[in-house]
Amino acid sequence: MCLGYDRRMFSEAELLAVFRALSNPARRQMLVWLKEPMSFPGQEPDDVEIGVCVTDIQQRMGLGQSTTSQYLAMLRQAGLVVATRRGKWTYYRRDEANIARLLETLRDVF
Amino acid sequence: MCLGYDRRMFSEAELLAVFRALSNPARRQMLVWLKEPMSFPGQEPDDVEIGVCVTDIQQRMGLGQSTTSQYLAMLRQAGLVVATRRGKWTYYRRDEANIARLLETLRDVF
DNA sequence: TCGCCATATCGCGAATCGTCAATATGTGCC
DNA sequence: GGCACATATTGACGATTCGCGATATGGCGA
Repeated sequence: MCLGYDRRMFSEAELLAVFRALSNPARRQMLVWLKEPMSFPGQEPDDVEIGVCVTDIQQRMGLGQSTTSQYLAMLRQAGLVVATRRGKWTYYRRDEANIARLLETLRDVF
Repeated sequence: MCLGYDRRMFSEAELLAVFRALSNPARRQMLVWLKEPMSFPGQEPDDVEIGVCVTDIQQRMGLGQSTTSQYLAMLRQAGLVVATRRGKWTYYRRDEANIARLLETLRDVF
């Protein structure tokens, strides 16, 4: 396959969501830490592909459970992470393709 | 000369200022419009190098004078534009070298 | 069905943002 | 000095964000 990824640029509304999401140090930290799922305490090697669950992220961030959940939802709405429900856990991982597309948009626009 | 530009990465505090500055559509629009100084009504060809004055930016943005001045100050503190006082006017232009350095940091960090 | 656990959503007060009008500062001209 | 103009700073106020605890939802096992 290897179709080559989507080259559409981010819309104004999408850029707004992205910059708002990243204008908070805790949310930026989440995104950076998610580059290395195995660096989270309690992370199982089998789950690396699917991501890290909310509780593990919360533990490492030192934020409340509701705050962690909300911040992850913001990152998801900004298209920076994707969520996968498996059983009673929700795993979050970076959306690498979309992040790459974002960086291209930034280079074109700014 | 051609020394090659500074490759230091943006600090956490600098990134915070950048993302906060860019999380507002009006400030992003300013930065984009400043790529083409001659596109501002009233812009003189002789001033292209030094930038665009606050009043011309304000006219085009349709914002209040104080708001325009504040937003430009935020962009300057974020290292995205530089200000030059000449006579009673203050000219703003993009800091292209620093913006390029920012984009490199973003590629490294995210 | 009843709990239990993981996550999401709601509601709150404190802090910050968005934007303006009013005022202050600085600069050139007479 | 004194005025006019360009810009910066301040004060105000509604809107939004930050982060929390409380509560609701959903999935699993007994």
